[in-house]
Amino acid sequence: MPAQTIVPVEANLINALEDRGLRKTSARSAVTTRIETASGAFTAEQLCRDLPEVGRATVYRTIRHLVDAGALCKLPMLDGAPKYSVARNEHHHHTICSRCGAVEEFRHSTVERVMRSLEKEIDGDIVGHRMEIFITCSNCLAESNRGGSSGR
Amino acid sequence: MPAQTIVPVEANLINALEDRGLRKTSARSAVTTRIETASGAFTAEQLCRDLPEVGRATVYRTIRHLVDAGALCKLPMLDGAPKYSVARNEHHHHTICSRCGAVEEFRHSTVERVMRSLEKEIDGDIVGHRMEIFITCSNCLAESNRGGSSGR
DNA sequence: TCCTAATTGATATCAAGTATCAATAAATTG
DNA sequence: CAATTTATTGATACTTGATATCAATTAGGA
Ligand SMILES: [Zn+2]
Ligand SMILES: [Zn+2]
Ligand SMILES: [Zn+2]
Ligand SMILES: [Zn+2]
Repeated sequence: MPAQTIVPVEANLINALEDRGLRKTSARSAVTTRIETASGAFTAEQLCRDLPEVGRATVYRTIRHLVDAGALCKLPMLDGAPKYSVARNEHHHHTICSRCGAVEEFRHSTVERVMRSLEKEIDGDIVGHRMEIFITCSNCLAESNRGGSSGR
Repeated sequence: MPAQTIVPVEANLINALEDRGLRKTSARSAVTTRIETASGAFTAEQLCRDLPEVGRATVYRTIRHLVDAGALCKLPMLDGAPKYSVARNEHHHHTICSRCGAVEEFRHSTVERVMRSLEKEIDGDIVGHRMEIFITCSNCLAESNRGGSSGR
C-alpha cells in the first residue's frame, strides 16, 4: 500500500448541494473540499483568500447554498463577519472560544428540555432558539499556563 | 394642571454615559431620549433616520458607548444589521419575533442553572453565554387570526 | 455531439460602519 | 464672566462585507 492519502472527514457537502438540484462544478467542489479539509470555523473572506482561483461571488453563493441546505451553520458574531461551521448534527448549539475563535458544536438534552418548558412562560409561539457558550478553550488555557502572555 | 406631559419610561441612558466620564451634550441627549421614548429594538440606521439632526458618526459612537456601558444590548441578527435593545436587567436573554422583529428581554433561573451545570461537560472555561428564543409574538398571532394573510 | 439552462466571475454597486480632522461646544479656571 | 482647555461633533472619505449584473463558459441531458 502506498503512502496513506488524506481523506476528508466529511465528503458530503457537495452532495448536499446536488441533493438540492444544483450542479456539481469544479468551483463548488473546490469550495466544499476546502471547507471539509481545513479544520474549524471560517469566514467568507478567509475562504476567498484560501481559494483565489474561485471568484468571490461564487464563494459567497456556495456558502449561501450550503447554509440553505442546512449543511453549514452561520454564526453571527458580536462584531465582524459571521463565521461558518460544518453542521454535523441536526439541531445543536456552539461553544466559541473568546480567545482564539475556535467553534465547537454541542448538544445537551437538558438544554432542549428546558427550552420546551419555557413554552408555557413565554408569550407567543416558540419557533426556534439559538444559544452560544463563550469559553476559553483548553488549548488557550494550556497556552497561557505555559507562560504565554500574548493572546495569540 | 395642563395637558399631561409624556414622560420617558427610563431616564438613565444619559446618566450611564455621564457615569463613564462622558460629557452630557445635546447630541447625546437627543440619541438617548429617542431610544428611551421610542419603543422596542432598533438598528443604528433606523436611529440615524429618526434623528437627521444628529450626525451618523455621533449616533454610531453614542450607541457604542451605551453598549460598552452595558445600557444597551447588541443583538447580531442572522442577516442584516444588528439590533439594539435597552438592557433592563443585568443578565438576560431575548425573545425575537421572526415575523415583526419585536424584541423582549427575559430571565429564567432554570436556564441559568442549566448553564452552570454545563461547566462540567464542556472542555475549557465558560466565560459567558448568549441565547435567543425565536417566537411568533402574540400580536402577530392575533394579526394572522384576524385573517391577515400578509406578513405585515 | 449538440443544445439549453445553469453557472461563473470580473466589475459595479450597495450597505454598514469607521477614520479624519477642522469647527464647535463643554467644563474648568482665574 | 471671560479665557483656556479639552472633549465632542459631523461632513467627508474610506473600509469592509456582501450582492447585482451580465457576457462568457460549462454541465448534463437528448
Ligand atoms: Zn481558544
Ligand atoms: Zn437547542
Ligand atoms: Zn411579532
Ligand atoms: Zn443566561
